[in-house]
Amino acid sequence: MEKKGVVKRGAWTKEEDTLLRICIEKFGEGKWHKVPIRAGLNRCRKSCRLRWMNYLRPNIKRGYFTKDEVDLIQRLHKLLGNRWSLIAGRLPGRTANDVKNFWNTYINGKRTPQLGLGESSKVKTITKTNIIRPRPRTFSEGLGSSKNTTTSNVHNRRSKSSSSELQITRSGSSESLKLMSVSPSDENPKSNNASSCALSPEDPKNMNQSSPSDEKVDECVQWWSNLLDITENGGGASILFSDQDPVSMDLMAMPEIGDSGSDDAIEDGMCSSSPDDIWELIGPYSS
DNA sequence: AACAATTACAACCGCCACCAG
DNA sequence: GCTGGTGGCGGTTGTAATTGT
Repeated sequence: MEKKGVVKRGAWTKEEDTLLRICIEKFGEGKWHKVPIRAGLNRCRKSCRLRWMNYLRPNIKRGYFTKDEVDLIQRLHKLLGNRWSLIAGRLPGRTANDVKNFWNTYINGKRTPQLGLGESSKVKTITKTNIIRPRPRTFSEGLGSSKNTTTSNVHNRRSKSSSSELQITRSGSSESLKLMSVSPSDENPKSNNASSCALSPEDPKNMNQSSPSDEKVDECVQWWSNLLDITENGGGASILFSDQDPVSMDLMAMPEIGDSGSDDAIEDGMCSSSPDDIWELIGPYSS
């Protein structure tokens, strides 16, 4: 617990931002209890972390949410509830605080969101022409095991789960919705958005199949596009689960899915879900 | 111009889970 | 197994900026 009345509170100054940024660049993220001392800031660890995570971190996307982002937020919220970090982990450049604020302002508040349009919004708009059919992958071995990775021991942990990825693939007439460990934050593939991903699609170790360099397409775009695709088109689907992925566990715990699949199927890491189930889970977008 | 109401979002707070000792 | 330290989360509040009257 921080010592109230000792540390500075309130809005951050530019000087404080600079000190914090320099500190993080020098020592890296983490060890937040040491950050105030290292940076020479009279702030508590939580305040430093929050400032970095929500404001100073590179590749933070600001400005209006695009329609696609709003769409995805609505779907993921339906799927995950108020688990903003999970939702934000699937929105490149957006923070949990951003998503939470947006939701509370526009969705709960029933206001009309201001959507980013074109260049002025500085937000990439994903169109159907960007769709690249993803290859199925499995969520299996190779998950991080250290304390600070985002994959282990996360069954019931609310946090540390943004590394998991939900991917919908289609094969013939059937579709599968996979949970995998990739980073959706590919607006800038070189970004050090490490807090949201322990595994990266750029890392061959993390992929069960090789990927030619010219096929290093934007995984985020793939995922987005296919999520939009499935929700627009419906169709039969199966859901693959991983017992190491928190979202998988959450989904397995959801009666909508659990009821539609047998226990054996769940134990096998896969259960079938009817088109209506998927539609119910992800939901059609209604603007 | 002045004031009130509303909006947007940064920041704080309390809580929980994990880990090391 | 217990405890303290830590990281991280969601809920809530505070407040500057904007809009309306």
